[in-house]
Amino acid sequence: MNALPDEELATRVWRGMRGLVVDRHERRKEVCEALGMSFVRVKALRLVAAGPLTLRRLAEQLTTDPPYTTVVVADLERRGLVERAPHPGDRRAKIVSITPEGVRAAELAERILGTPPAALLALDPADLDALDRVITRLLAT
Amino acid sequence: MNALPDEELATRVWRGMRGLVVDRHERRKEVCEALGMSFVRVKALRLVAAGPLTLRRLAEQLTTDPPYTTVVVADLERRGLVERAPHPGDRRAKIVSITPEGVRAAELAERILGTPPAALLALDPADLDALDRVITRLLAT
DNA sequence: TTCATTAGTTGCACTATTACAACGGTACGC
DNA sequence: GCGTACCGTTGTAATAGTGCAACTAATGAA
Repeated sequence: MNALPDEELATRVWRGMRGLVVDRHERRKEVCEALGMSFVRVKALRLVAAGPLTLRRLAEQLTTDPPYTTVVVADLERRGLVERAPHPGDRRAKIVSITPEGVRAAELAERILGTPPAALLALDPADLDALDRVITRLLAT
Repeated sequence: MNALPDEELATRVWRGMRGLVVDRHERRKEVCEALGMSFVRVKALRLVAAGPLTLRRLAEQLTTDPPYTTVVVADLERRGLVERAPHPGDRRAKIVSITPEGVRAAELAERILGTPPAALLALDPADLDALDRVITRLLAT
């Protein structure tokens, strides 16, 4: 309950990061337009691109239910970006994996989403380095 | 075209920040559930809470078209969270402003969205300080 | 005044999202 | 083998988001 200075500072930092990423440099629409699909599909595509996974696991990562995940995957499959294969060890399950064309689409998405804003590029090298060090540490958690 | 080390570093930092904010600690669902409304409405509410603005301007900030903005504002008004008043200088325009109840709802949203993740709270004070310094600089741009 | 422009609104159409029920096929403990 | 639990799918339905056309009211320039 006691708002220690550190907690306040962390809050300020968090809101700042959120402001930069979400409020100022949201690229959802851009990437959706570029790939010609809704954002859930982009998200699913990127998850599959990161490595094959079962449909249920994909549903969890998308925080949607299995039925809708089926719809999304079916759509991506129709586009030739992913494919479904039976799970070797469990014939109930299916493995969703990326196709070569899917890799290209996912790379495009990454390129759009991953391009740093001008302010970051213009940052003092020392600051950028400090940022990199701390962010890396945070991600390691 | 030439990928300077700094540009690569900026890209890595940006992707890291995005990963933290968007991929790991997305709070959209949480805040939508808490306020009982869709995310566009939350976004609109927060924008109005930041200061009264014309409906057109709100539409721009939401990156939606005026018709849908009307729908969203009408819904927020029905909930008693915002109100529409004629623009003093331009009788075509309307000013959307927050109500006391809207302020409370917006504060709840801010509290949910603005709560830093555990990893950030657990960060070394020196790192947190460095982060704060650079983020602040970035936001000043 | 006239006319093009702008702000907001209403209505319509279409797609996307989300949840829920139910089903067939499979796995696994008993 | 049996029953239970699980995986993916289909179907249904409700809500949300998006774009477009058309309309009213008001502005402002020629």
